[in-house]
Amino acid sequence: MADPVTLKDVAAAAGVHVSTASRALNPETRSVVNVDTAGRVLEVAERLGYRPHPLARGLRTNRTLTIGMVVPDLMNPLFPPIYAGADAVLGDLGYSVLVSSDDDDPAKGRSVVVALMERRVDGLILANAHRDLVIPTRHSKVPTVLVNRSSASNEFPAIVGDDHAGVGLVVGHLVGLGHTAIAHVAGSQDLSTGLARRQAFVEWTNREGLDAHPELIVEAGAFRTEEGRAACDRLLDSGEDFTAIVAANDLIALGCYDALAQRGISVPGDVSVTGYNDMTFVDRVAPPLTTVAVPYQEMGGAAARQLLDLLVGEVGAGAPYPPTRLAPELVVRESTAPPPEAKRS
Amino acid sequence: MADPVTLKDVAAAAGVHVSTASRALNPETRSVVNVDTAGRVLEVAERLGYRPHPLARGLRTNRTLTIGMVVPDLMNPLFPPIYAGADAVLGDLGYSVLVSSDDDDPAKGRSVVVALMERRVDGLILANAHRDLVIPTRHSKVPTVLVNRSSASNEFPAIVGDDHAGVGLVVGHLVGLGHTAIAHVAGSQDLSTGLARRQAFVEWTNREGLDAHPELIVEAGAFRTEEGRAACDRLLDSGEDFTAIVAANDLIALGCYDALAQRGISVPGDVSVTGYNDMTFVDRVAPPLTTVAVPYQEMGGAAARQLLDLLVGEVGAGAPYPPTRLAPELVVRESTAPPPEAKRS
DNA sequence: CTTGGATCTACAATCGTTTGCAGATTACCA
DNA sequence: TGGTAATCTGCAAACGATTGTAGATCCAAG
Repeated sequence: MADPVTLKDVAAAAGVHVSTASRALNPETRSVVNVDTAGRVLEVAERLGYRPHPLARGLRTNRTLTIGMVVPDLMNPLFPPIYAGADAVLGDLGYSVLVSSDDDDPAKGRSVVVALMERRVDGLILANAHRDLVIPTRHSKVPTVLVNRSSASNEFPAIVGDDHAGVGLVVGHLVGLGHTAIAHVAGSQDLSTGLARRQAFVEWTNREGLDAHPELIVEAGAFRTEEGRAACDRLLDSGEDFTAIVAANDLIALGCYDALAQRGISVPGDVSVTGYNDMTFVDRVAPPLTTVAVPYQEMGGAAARQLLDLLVGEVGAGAPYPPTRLAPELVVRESTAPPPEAKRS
Repeated sequence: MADPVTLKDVAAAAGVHVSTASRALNPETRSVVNVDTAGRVLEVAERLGYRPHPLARGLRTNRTLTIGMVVPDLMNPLFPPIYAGADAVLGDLGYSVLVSSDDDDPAKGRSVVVALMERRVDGLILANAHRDLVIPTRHSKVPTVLVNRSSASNEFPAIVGDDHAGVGLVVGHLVGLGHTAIAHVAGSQDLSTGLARRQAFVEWTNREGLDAHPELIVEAGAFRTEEGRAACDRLLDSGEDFTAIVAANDLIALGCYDALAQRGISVPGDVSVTGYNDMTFVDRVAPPLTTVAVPYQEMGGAAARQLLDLLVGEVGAGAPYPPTRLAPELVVRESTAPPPEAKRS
């Protein structure tokens, strides 16, 4: 009962028309109303605890102050920081962020996007992009930015990690330890991260003058432990010689741990392993994983700021947007060591 | 341009008044309109791809189809499953869930709750309750349920884990292994979980006939690794003899790992350690942690259903609600073993 | 005294729905 | 055939804000 204090109430209590009250309350239009009428309205509004009704306001202004965000899976510890980063900057400006998961299924991804659009979100932050991202039609009008993963078309601004640099860090680290035969367990190639890390791997190994024949690269179907284990098994079965594995992410690295352990190959005694992402707790597995830390929270924040630019700016005329890349950091732990003197048998 | 197809458009295209169209579209009122007029309207709406404007609808009906959820920290892997569980059941009914974090700060908690209320959420799911939970005034009208943690007052329905049973499982497990001197590193006592687990610990050890003198119980200030480590240090410094530690949650258990490791005490060789929650990756730490799995996802789902009941039901007349407790499950791993023959020196 | 321009405020339409009510049409029965 | 009930549909008023436009007031200048 005490709650619904409406603009009309404020106007009445201040002895002015509701439109005047509205203008007085809005900083943009406040100048048009007499300064002490405005003061009175402000004071009354404060006293009554007036809060504008977001639906009424949104209906009129056609803005909801809501941003939609879609992630592949909130339970993957990668994404909460992205959300948190975005929410922090958007929250300060009065926006709320509505998250949805799509389980990395493009079809479901499209349907949650339309659901979000039907809710009339003012903008979209997509952390679920596949390389061949396609957005439901009539979407064109909702400002959108990509985060963590970019799409092939560069159709939207994207904030991602600098995978090329990150892979450079681990390759450099391994080479520095003396490794010359390095394998790569790649991730999904229809995700920009999986593709970029693989490309970076071949480029850096070439640049280091290593003999990176293609047999040293295997592909895990997805960024998951089980797939990583299977891929690593194939690598081991191939009979190739190597003393280090660069895994496309931490989960795949853990899969490698499993595959190696089962064959009695010790990490890092026989083979060094590196991950990517520095997920929570990979500092506590055995052995603690050498990996690459990606500033996910800043990434979310940067995406939010980028989106805000789009929101104020004019309709960014579809110009291709080259992705913005955030610098990662090498985290050396105990899963990497110099290669053994003798080759594995 | 193609997007904003309004009810008026549908009505015009179907040759009826907008009010008729509205009634035809709403299953509740459809019976009142002629069956083939209704059919025509439905067909036209489908063809034009009509989508009701949620703000307009909400403004009129005074419902937003939005549920607010507040968690202490989304980056704690406990909470995403709760969210996912709730979102799954609510999403099916057209609700969206808006999450906020309060960093376990009651003051911030209150402010995010009012923010949510100002957004006119239809209901609240609070996963952040402290025992002395107080809700901002005029809140009374927003249906609310607690999840994971209950409050002392039982003022709202709460869906929580059965901590008493869970602690019973680990104590039983340890006793079964032959332990007779068991210590407890408790969590925050102003959280229902911390308190309940501690109480359950004394009750079960008594029931097992163990000599549980109070010195065997120490308190970690918070459910965090660092606090767990510090508390465990105090326990070790006290000179008490024990062969097992029941930690109030997994993070505290990991803190115990650290404290024990530093003194060269082996787990589980010298001391067994148990956790609580079965967080992601505690199966991969060294040694893999024996813990209690709590069905967080179901918990979120149950909370959502409970809330839905509140939403349809009348104003649940403040009757005290005894918490609903979900059964946990013991997960035995390698951090527990029979006690050493000789006592620790 | 009138006119013109500044300043301010009020009126009213609008955003897209839902919904009480009244009017219209049809049909049925006496 | 006339009356009445049953069925349907349209009118218009909300919901709570924003905003273009017109009118009121005041003062100064002609």
